[in-house]
Formats: sequence, C-alpha cells, structure tokens
Amino acid sequence: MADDGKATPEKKSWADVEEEEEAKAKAEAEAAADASSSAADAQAKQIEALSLSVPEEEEGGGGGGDEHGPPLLDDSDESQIQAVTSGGTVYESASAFEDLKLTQELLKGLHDEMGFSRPSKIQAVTLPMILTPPYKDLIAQAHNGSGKTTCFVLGMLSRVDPHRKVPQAICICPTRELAQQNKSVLTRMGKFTGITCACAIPPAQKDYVPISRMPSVTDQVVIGTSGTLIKWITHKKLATREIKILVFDEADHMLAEDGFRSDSERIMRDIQRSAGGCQVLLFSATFNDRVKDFVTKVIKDGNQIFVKKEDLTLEKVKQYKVLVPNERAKIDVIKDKIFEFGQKVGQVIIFVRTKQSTKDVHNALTLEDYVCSSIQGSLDQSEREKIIQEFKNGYTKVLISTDVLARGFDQAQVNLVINYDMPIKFGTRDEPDYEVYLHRIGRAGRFGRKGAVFNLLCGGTDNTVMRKIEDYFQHKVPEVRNWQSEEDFETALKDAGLVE
DNA sequence: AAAAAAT
Repeated sequence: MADDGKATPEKKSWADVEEEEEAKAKAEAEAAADASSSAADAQAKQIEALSLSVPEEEEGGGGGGDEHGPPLLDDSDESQIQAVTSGGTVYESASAFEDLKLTQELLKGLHDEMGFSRPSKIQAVTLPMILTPPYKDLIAQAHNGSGKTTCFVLGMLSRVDPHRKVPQAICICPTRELAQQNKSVLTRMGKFTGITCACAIPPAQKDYVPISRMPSVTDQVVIGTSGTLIKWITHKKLATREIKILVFDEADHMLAEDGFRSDSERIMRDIQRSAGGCQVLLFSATFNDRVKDFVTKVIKDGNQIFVKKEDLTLEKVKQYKVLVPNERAKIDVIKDKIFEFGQKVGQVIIFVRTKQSTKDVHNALTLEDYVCSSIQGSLDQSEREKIIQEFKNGYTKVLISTDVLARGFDQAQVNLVINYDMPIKFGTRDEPDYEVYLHRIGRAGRFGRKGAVFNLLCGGTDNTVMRKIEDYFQHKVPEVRNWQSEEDFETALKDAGLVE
C-alpha cells in the first residue's frame, strides 16, 4: 500500500534584438509612469489558484510500469476557473476531456493509452483557450510537473489534419532529451490518430547521413531543438508552409536566452513568411519579470496565465540546507547519506555546475564502488540516449547531471534532488539563477508527488546564494542540523514523507 | 569561470 508514485508520465511578427532592448526601455518607462497599468499587467490574468490540488497518494498494488492518470481535480468550485482573456472571449474551463470536442481517437489515447481520466487544472484552463477558434496565441505559466506537456501535445494533435502528410505543427525545446521525451508523449497520446512525429535533433554519429540525402519530412508534427530545426528548414527538408501551431516548450528559456532567442526568432520569421503566421503557444514554469515583459510584447494579443513567484515552489517537495565544512564533505554526504537512504526511496538526480564536475563526482563515487551514472551535453548522442534510457528504466538509481536535465525531464520515480553546486547566474559569484533552481527542484515531485531536495552548502557564498533564493520565493528552507548525522537526514526524509 | 544548441 505504501507503494508510491509509479510512473505517471504526466502524461501529459516578432521582435529583433534591438526592438527588444527598445521594448525593455519602454516598459521601464511605462512602469515608472504608471505602475498600475503597464501593458503586461493589464493584460495578464493572474490566475493564482492554479496550483494543482493533488489527492493523497493512494496507489496500491505493484504492477510494473503501469501508469496512473493525473490527479483528479477537486470537486470544489476551484475546478471551475473562468478565465476572461484577451479580446473578451470567455472560455469555460473544461472539467472533462469530453468537453473539448476531441476526436474519438484522441480521447481513446488519453484514457486508454495515457490512463488520464480528467484534465489537471492547467489543462482544464488552457485547453479551451488552445482549441477554440479563433486560435489565439497563449502564454501559460504553471508549476513544474502540473501537466503542461499534455496541454501543448493535445493542442498539436487536435489541430493537425491526420490525412495530410505534411508538417503542420512544430515544437521547439531547449534540449535533445526534452525533445525526445515530448515526442514520446505525443506518439503515445496520438497512438490511435495516425498522426506521426519527427524528432529534429542531431543524429548519433553512427546514424549520420548528409542532409542532402535526407528525405523531406512528411510527419504532421515535428519536435526538436532549435539548431536542427533551422537546419532542416534551411535545407528545405522541413516545409513551414502549412504550419498551424508553433509551440515553445520552456519558452522563457527559448525566447530570452542568447543563442536560443535568435534561433527562435528565425523560426518564427520563417513560418510567418511562408505560412502567414500561426498560433503560438509558450509554456514554462518560470517567466521572471524581465522575460515576462519581453514575451508579452512579442506575443501581443494572446491569452495569458501567470503565477506569482511566491506561489511557485512545490509544497510537496521539501527543501533542506546541508552545511558542510568542505568540498570533500559533499562526496561524503552523497556516499553515506544519499546512497544510504535516498536511492532506497526512489531515484536521485545530483546537479553540478560544470561538465567536468559530472566526471569528477562520478569518479569519486565510482572509486569507492558506488554505482551511478552521469550525463552532460558533450557526450556522444548515443551515449546520452543510453544513459537516459537506463535511468528511465530504473536500471540506474543515481544520476549526476549538469543543467541539461534541469528543465522538463520527467521521471516519476525521482523524488530526491541534490544541489551539489548551487545554480548561479553566469558571470556572477553569488547571484542565484532562480529559474534554474526552481526547475531543478521540480525534477522531484512530479505531478504532485512527494519529494526532497538537499542543498549542499559550503562556505559563505553558498549561504548567500541560498538566502537570496529563500527571499526571492519567500520560502524559508530548514537546515539539516548536522551533516554527519544519519538521524538528521532520516528525520528530514520522514518530514518529506519519503520514509516511514 | 558556462549549460545548451549546431556548423
């Protein structure tokens, strides 16, 4: 009966750089002139009650790999959110997938293949917005693990014509792993529709074929990373003429981060030119003020859903500080505490700051016969896939990773996250990367499950970073009193609900 | 002092 969290794969015209700077300056001016009616604020419908209400875990019985549906919405009034949005259109929140005029094939995929019974809150609110003509753009923020993937996957599956063998939907992701994961969700959900999906990521070396010899894409949906998508478009392997819907997963990152931003702009411009525009969906758990301001200027007339940053931390994922005297002690904590307790409870991801650190930590642990694996973006593609596969299979329990897996990676059994290094903004010493922090801890507690996070802090800088994070999210993080005490760790895991 | 994406 104490069987917890079996896989529920949640399952689930355009500004130039200069214009953005201009927009930023303008926004600041506006904000100064009239704080109460800045354009972004006025339009944003802050739906604050969007946090998922998840039933207590009540899964019984074993059953390998069988999947549960998403948590049911409460039968309270809360489940009936009415969002009045841009253009005055009123959308009725969907209390059942049946309310959405989906095809029988799609409903079958949702119920039979995915095991979903009813929409999660973010799904209930956004799906009508996505699926009701006129198809308006959407910027949607919702908590980690709350079911965003299903929103845009269902959006793409509903809007493409299965009978036309031509690309009609594109989804852009920040990492290859996320692209593959999203493709896998879409393929499962669309199992009975006949819709197919191509994954636009660089091939493993062994599968390499020159782009000139690659056949044109005939799949209705293409999900990929920005560089490869651009490559396919440039070489006329991916026609954008009939694209009806364009999705940015982890949109704050894709639209605001250097490198990604220009790629994203490029793809939007291509579609704008050849297809005359299409519905654009932006999804992420994080949109900081700066990015929110930017994206609301890029996607002007869309519907918007935002969550206050103070409401973003997941209640069921307990965070802790662990003060250690030196770097070496971090390894000891992993060995003596995390391997001791953590991997018995579920799977563990250890986040480090650099690629080199993944190797260092991995080696240090391997030297002492601890079994783990590590991943970072410089590994060969086939190696990356193998490591992910082994982790998703549950074959490996402890995975050391750079921020390549910080966003979107969905593995229900992960209920423990270790911040071996705290995330800091590039070029700074003690300025936290709040978004990365939130995404990392969101790897635990998928779909309302319980989880724990241990922040390993060594020295003044780490403490400063942690304190700023607490202030930012207005969330006090308790301390594990003694890093050497087994009891203290056990108590923490008990409080988190991970051990009896 | 950087993760990521890709040529």
